This record gives sequence, C-alpha cells and structure tokens, in this order.
Amino acid sequence: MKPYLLQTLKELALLGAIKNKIEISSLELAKQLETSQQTASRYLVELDKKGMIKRELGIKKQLIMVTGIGEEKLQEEHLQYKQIFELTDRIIFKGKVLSGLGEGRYYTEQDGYIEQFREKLGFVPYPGTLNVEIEYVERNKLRLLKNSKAINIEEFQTKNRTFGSVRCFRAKINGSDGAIVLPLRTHYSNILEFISYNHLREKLNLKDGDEVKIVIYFEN
Amino acid sequence: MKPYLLQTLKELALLGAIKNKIEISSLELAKQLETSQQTASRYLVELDKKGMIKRELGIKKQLIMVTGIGEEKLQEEHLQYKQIFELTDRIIFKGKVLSGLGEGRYYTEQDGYIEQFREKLGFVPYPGTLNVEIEYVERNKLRLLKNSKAINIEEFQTKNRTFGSVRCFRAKINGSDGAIVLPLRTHYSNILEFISYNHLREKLNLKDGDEVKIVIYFEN
DNA sequence: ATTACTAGTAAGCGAGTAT
DNA sequence: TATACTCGCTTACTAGTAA
Repeated sequence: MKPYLLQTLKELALLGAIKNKIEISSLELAKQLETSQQTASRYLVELDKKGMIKRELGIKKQLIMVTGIGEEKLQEEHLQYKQIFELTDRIIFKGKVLSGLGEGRYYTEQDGYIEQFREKLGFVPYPGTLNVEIEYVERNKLRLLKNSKAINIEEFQTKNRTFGSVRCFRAKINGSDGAIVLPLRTHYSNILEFISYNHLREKLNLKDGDEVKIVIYFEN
Repeated sequence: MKPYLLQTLKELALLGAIKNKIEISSLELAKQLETSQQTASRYLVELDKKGMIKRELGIKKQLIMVTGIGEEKLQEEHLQYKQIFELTDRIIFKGKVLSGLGEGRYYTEQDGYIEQFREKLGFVPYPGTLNVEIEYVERNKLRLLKNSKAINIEEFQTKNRTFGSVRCFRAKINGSDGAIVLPLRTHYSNILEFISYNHLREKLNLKDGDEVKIVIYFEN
C-alpha cells in the first residue's frame, strides 16, 4: 500500500470515519493533508478502488466510511507502533524451521546443562534444539538483548572438555513455552535455538521450512 | 514530513533503532521496504538531513540510530493510532476561543437549567458559556456523540416560553473540568459551548482567539 | 458550490556506475 | 563488498476546467 494512501486513511479515521459515515469534501480533506483538492480527490478514488473506503457521492457533498479492509490495514499499522513503544519487554520474530546439525542434542544432553536448566528455567529440555532461521536483517533486534538481564547458565567442566556459559531468555514459539539459548561467545547470528520441555516438532507438527512466530521476553 | 520517510523511520524503529544503533545496509533496508537499493539510500540521506536518524558510515556497513526528533515524530504517529483504536471513549479537539453573543449567559441563568445541572452534572455553572470554534471539518467527530449516551437535561417551561432539551457530555478544556452542552434541536455546528463551575476565561487566562484543547468523554 | 478529467510540470524511481 | 551520484523514465502533482 502506498504510504500516502495510508496517511489519508488515517486522517479519515481520525475524523471518525471508522464505523461511521463522515461528510467531507475533497477540498476539506486536502486542507487536512496539506495538499491540493485534485490530489485529495485522486486519493479518494484510489482508496475507493482498493476497497478501503466506501463513498456516497451526492451533488454537493460526499459521505465517506472506512471499510473493514481499510480498518484492518490501520490496525496493522497500530500494532507496529505498539511493538515499537509499548511491547518493549519482548521481541517478535518470524522465522523458518531449520534442520539442525544435531549439535543441539549433544549439548542439551549434558548433565551440567540439564541440571541448570531444571533449576533456573524450571524444566528439563527435550533433547535437541529447534533451530529457527530469521531474516538476516532481523538479527538487529537481537542486539536489544545485549544489555538486558538474562537467565545465565554457567560454564562447567567434564573430564574431557569445558562447556561455555549460555544466556537464556524465556520465549514462545507458536504459543508454546520454552526458551532460546544464546551461547555467550558466538556472535549474534540469524539462527535462534529454541529449547522446550516438549518435543516441539511433534507437538506443533513442524517440518523444515515451516514458518513460525517466536516471541522472546526480557526485562528492561 | 513525507509519508515514505515516516514509513522508513518506522521500519528502522521496528528493527530496534530507537536508543540503539543497528547495522543495516541500504540493500537490506531496500528489501524491508520493497524498493531499490538506490531509493533506500536516498531515504536514509533525506532522514539524515532532517536530523531524524544518525549514521555512522563505515566502508562495509553503516550503523543507524533514530534520533530524539525522529522518535518524537513516531510517537506522534503512535498517539494518533491510539486515538483511533484505544481512546474510543473520548474525542479530542483543538479549537479557538470565540467571543459569544451573550446568549449563553441568558440560558445558564435559568433556574430550570441550573437545578438540573446541579443534580446531573454536580455543579452550578458559572454564568455564561465559553464558546470554542473548532475546524469546520472536525464537526464530523461530533457525529460520534450521536449514538452515545448523554447526560440529558430535560426541557421545561416558564410563564413566558419553553426551554428545550439539552444533551451534555463531561469534558475538559485545557485540563479543567466541565461539560459541553449540545442543544437537541440544532444541527451539529463547529462551535462548542463549554460550561464549568469556574469562570474559565479568568481561571485559564483565556482571550478570544486563544487555542484550547477540549476532550469530550462519553460512554460507548 | 461540488468531483474529477486533461495536460503540463515537478518529484520520485532505479539502472548504471564512480568511489 | 559498500554508498550514493547521474540521468532517463515513470509516477505524482496541480492549474485549468468540464460536468
């Protein structure tokens, strides 16, 4: 949708055109939008064609109402602003289920980790991690976690090797509870590793390539 | 502000660029905005010139952060969406104080009205109404009151004449409590009549032509 | 008064490319 | 790899005006 049409739609909504007919001439609308009468008229024609407004054209005046389609579009926009300014305790990602390398299983089966997961997260994870690939550009959102308080899993040693610290954040995947694990050393990547009490692939019926929604919660 | 720049700013904010530097190439941004690398680059230059973002240009990547000015602009936008979808129990107007015809005083001094104001609104109004002229196009917002429950002041008679019914809504003008009165018969006009316990012109130090903010509250 | 078409002008776009 | 310039093309804008 063209940005200027969205602005026009918003202006109409502000004047009460959601679930209500409002009476507004193209010249009045033009003044609101700080443009010409002709342009305002064109905007209305375009919005009408897209089914975002409904018009009743009289000889002197026109009645305008935002349609359900138009309202939805505005609500989408509203949600985005809420994400920016209100839902600041969480980050929302869309991603694709990825076939892991089986590494996750090796780590989640280490007693040193399991014991801490149980203590600090309150569950023993199903072996393995569910890997989700996010859009490369969205890794920027992960930066927000940088200065935030995490659930820290401490490093530990076995006879053979050392297992590094891990930061965890409570999270949901398609509504199911769990946590994401971020190894402390590695750089932020575009792959999220999700652990859960459940076998998520089975519970949520996930196959490689499926789109999922992940919400990560944090404090501050 | 150009609509497409606002959309760009919002996109950056969604990626976490408020109070945070994010790492994003013009090509990545272009993908997010569904436009070309050149256009995204131009947008960033424009936003930078307007002081809405701050950039650190490296050879390979650029770090971008939304500035205070940019954040304010986004918050303004957020507020408008809140007005559309959340603050549905009120209407907000900006208007100009208008010199009345003295009619208000005549009506507000009628015992038949005074008694009902005291009973239903909880105060005896200072004699006279404060008249506020709103933008002509904003009279559309008043339509929202049409189907809404009002505080109804009943008609009554004196020896000489009949005084008609009036609908009242609790309201605030520049933060001060009172009510607006809408005569039942008259068509919605672009003049709001405000009554209050206080002498508002004095209390708020208002002169003709001063800009005021009025909030009208209603239920459903 | 309105809306909205036409036509000429201005602004925006993106391919090519320098840096 | 990047960013962002030039330039030809397209889209958007508004004055004039018909309906």
